[in-house]
Parts: sequence; C-alpha cells; structure tokens
Amino acid sequence: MNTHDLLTMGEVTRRSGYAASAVRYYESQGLIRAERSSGGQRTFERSVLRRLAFIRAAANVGLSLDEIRTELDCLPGDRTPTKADWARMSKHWRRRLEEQIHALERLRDNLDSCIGCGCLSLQRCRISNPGDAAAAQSSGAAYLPKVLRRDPPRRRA
Amino acid sequence: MNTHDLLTMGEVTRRSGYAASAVRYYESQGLIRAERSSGGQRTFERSVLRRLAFIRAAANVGLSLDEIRTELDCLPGDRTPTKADWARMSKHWRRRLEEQIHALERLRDNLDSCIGCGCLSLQRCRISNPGDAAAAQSSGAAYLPKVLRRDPPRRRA
DNA sequence: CCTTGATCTCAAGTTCACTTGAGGTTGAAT
DNA sequence: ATTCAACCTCAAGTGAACTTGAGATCAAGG
Repeated sequence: MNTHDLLTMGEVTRRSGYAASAVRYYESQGLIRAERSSGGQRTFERSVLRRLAFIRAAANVGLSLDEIRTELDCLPGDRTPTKADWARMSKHWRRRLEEQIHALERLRDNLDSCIGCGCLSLQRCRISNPGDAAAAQSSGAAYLPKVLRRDPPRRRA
Repeated sequence: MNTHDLLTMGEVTRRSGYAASAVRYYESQGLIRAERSSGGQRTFERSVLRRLAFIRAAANVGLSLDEIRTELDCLPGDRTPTKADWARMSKHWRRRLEEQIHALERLRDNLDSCIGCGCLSLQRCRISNPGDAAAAQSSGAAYLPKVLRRDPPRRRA
C-alpha cells in the first residue's frame, strides 16, 4: 500500500487501534515522533507501532503519560531498540507490576480476614481504616502500600 | 469533644484523612449522608468513617465513584451494616481483585517471555501489540484481559 | 458582647487524556 | 481535470474527581 516502510496516519490508526486524535496528541506530547510529507501529512516509522503498543500496555497497568514518556525516553526513538534497551525497561516494569500485584493480594487477604474473622468492623480493619481507632496519630497511618495509595492525607491535583 | 456520637466536619476530616471539600463532594454525590445542626452545619454519624474508609480502599483498587456508589447502596447507610451486608460486598471485591491480580500476572509473564526469549520484537508480542502482525483482523484482537484493557479500538470519554 | 476559628454555599478552576468540530488542504484514482 | 476520502490545524469541549476562592454564618471561649 505504501512505498518503503513509512506508515500513513490511516495505517497507524488501523494497526495500533488508537484514534488519529490520540496519535496526534501523543505526538504533541512527545511520546512518538512523526516525519512530514511534502504536503504536510504525517509519516511514521514502523517503530511508532511498537511505541504505541507500549503506550497502551503501560497505560493499562496504570502509568500516566508522564511516566510513560520517561520510560520511552530511555529508548532510542529513531534507532530500533536493542535487546538491552528493552531489558532495561522491562526491569522497571516488572517491579511496578510486582508491587501492584502484591498490593492487591494484600488487600484481598485483608478483606478476607475482615469478613472471615467476624470482626468485620472496619473500625479495626487495616485496609479501609487509616484513622478511626488511631485518630490521634499524625495523619492516619499509611496502611496501603504506596503503589495503591491515592492521597491519604492530602496532595494530588 | 462532642456530645453523644455525632461527628463534626473537622473530626471527620481529621479521622478520615479526606479534605472537607472531598467530604462535601461525596455527600453531594450521595456516597455519604450528613445531618444538619440547627445552624446548618453538618453532623455525621460514626458510620460515615467506615464509608469513607471504604471509599478510599475501593478507589485505591480502581473503582470509580459510580461503582463505589453502587456498592455502597447495598449497605444500609443508617443502620450499622450486618455481617451479611459486608460479606455480600466482599464477594464483589474479591472477584474484582482476583481479576486485577491475574491480569497483572499475565502481563508480567508475557513481558518476561518477550525479553526472555530474545524475540523482543514487540511486533509479535501479545502484551503490547494488538494489531501489527494481525493488522488485517477486525479491530486488533483484545489480548489484554478486560479489567486492564483501556479502549482497544475506540470508546471511552 | 466580641473575637476567632470552623463551616457554609456556590460558582468557577484544575488536571488528565483525549475527542469533537469547523474550516481548509492533499493525494490517489477516474 | 475532477472528485472525494484522508489529512491537516487550532480552539474548545468532555468527564472524573476534586480544589479553590469569595463572601457570609456559626459556635465557643474570654
């Protein structure tokens, strides 16, 4: 359909599953790069598909575009990433995934014990009650692992 | 500090860790209830702390306020929840958590095999590439479990 | 009574991650 | 040469989940 191996917007949207607007947005945010044809239309290197796929996977595990950019910045961007490039990144990922998994498991187990033991009073339950019984403490101690914690005392837009 | 066991806004914010604005917002959204004093200030039943704690925990595992409301609607709201109430809810939760955990594990394992096998070409990798090699297919098959999938072909605000 | 800190309401602003729309160009096929 | 889908840009809108700010009121101690 196309000459050498530059992709058109249409091809990218079809093969990545992303909407054109999203692809443009990612370009504007510096997550992917695009050349331009004589007439000003975008042309993409094939590697952009890899990047988009990565973006989706990363977004799916909860990374923000900002974090994703950081990760992607470690990749060459033009040059095809080497094994070492990916390996380095995957280390980050694995850690992130592991943390998230463990956090969820802890949550699940605590939930079980909450119901199972019959205490069921979330007043004493560590999952959900950062401050009731321990109200006097500084800020409601952080019971949840930080990967899962979303703004215990304050912070976050 | 207070009479019987009605809580003031200040006590709720201190003990829940939530900002007053958030507490008001949750009330406006029907996630929690508040009585009013003669002068129009909010008074909360103690059970609101439980609810807020639950809201935090649920939000932490990725539920939207809408979903959380649905869950909370199963609880009495005024009456102290019974063991059965909690047990019913925890079933939902457990499923949700399990799904999320499994999804992450699959992702992690796929990532490993990507790097491990040396193929490292995300062109063939199922985690990240929903459509490259399989471009001809309908919409880029859904490789990720749906709990983790965020809008493969289209959709979503 | 007065002051001071805690609350109140209501409208508007914020961030993230995109989408939508208007109005205009490109480029491949006929 | 014409046509028409595919692109383009840029500004504005969306939804979720809150926060901020202004201006006013409440409640409790001195």
